[in-house]
Amino acid sequence: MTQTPERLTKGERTRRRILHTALEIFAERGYAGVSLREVASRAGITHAGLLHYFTGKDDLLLTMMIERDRAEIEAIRSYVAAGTGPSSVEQIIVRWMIRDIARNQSRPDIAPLFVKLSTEATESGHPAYDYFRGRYIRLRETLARGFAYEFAAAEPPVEGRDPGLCAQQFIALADGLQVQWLLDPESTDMVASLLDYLGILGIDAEGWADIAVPEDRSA
Amino acid sequence: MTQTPERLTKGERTRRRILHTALEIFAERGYAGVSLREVASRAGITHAGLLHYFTGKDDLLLTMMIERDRAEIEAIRSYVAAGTGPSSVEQIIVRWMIRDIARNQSRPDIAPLFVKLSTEATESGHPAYDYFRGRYIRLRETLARGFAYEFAAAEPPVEGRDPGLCAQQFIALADGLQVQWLLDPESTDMVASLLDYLGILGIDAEGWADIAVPEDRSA
DNA sequence: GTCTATATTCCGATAGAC
DNA sequence: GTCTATCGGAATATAGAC
Repeated sequence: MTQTPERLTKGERTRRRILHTALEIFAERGYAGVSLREVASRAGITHAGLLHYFTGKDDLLLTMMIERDRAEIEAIRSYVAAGTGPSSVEQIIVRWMIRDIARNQSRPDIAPLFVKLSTEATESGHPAYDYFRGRYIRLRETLARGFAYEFAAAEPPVEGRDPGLCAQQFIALADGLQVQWLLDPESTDMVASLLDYLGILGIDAEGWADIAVPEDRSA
Repeated sequence: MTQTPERLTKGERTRRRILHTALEIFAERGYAGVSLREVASRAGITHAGLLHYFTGKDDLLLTMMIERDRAEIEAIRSYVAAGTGPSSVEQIIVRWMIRDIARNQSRPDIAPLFVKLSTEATESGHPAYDYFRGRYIRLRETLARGFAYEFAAAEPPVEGRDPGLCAQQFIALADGLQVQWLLDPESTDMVASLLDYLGILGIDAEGWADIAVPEDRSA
């Protein structure tokens, strides 16, 4: 399904280059503050050329978000399907998120993007409002199943905690820590803070930031 | 020091009306996506009229943030100074924040403002970057002292927890919950989630959302 | 598939009348 | 203190050449 870059048409390569550039710039400066001209310029074409591939700024944003999500989901599924250990998504999702944040803390990439765009998109009527709403709901559900698994797997098992509430708190913590980290990286160790939270819950998450998962090939 | 509205000059009233309007609009749509013309229009003047009071868009943003902060700080100080109970800021700051979020959850007002602008301001070079950086540092310090107090006052006292780390987590949680709440209010009870977090730490925060504090008169 | 050229709208900011 | 008028620039988007 996923072709190697060498086999792609010139148009498809340009399209991917635009998406990659858009991701970088939106991550740096949000959505409203960025112009198509700037994205096009950094991608090596004019803004009119860019509009050959996307109908407008909104389309570029949503396409980028959706493709990014799909790549991430496929990476998780293929890791699980590889069968080297865990055999379902809920057995790995909490660890995956920890590792994801650890990787982003050492090499900032797309994490700022989601925080900036999600807050910007909270205005109803924003082009990505529905997308983010659905994304948070899905993530919360997946993570809730992950917490239910971790609670049962913990030694001793954790009882009396609501997995859904913990999922909500975990996501909120990850988002909020991102803001503090971007403003003041030296004072904020996101991974340590998240592991500490899991520790409070009764989950021993030692070493979860280092679990080996395949690098995903970004768009 | 603070005059009643009736005694203000016409210019001062206009100035405050502009600040109030700016707060509303920035809270709705962030900074980059808002024009001075729109703020001015909703305040009942032209954008040229607005620029009689502020040197530019950046000035409007920073003045608004700083005055908002000052009003909040003064409200806390005057409550403490009233001497009806707690005699220092650290004895009330955690409860104050809970009540503040409870009030904002029932009557959304300025809470979205800080989440949206702070993420937008994480780009270095943003006009409010330094402001937010300093704000988070100060808030974290104040809240850390608050947690140290609450840990000592808890029954039984909480031991072995780092107040600074808890302050960081509490702020992150509040910010992150705000995003989920704005996207999906029905699924997110911010106050319940924060009280649950305090409960995990060993702090019984029952009823903290209902503590009586004087309404602050907003700008 | 990408360009130039352009239409249209809106931006922040200034000058100066009243 | 607030206005009209306007500047210079940049935005999204379209039309059509190559």
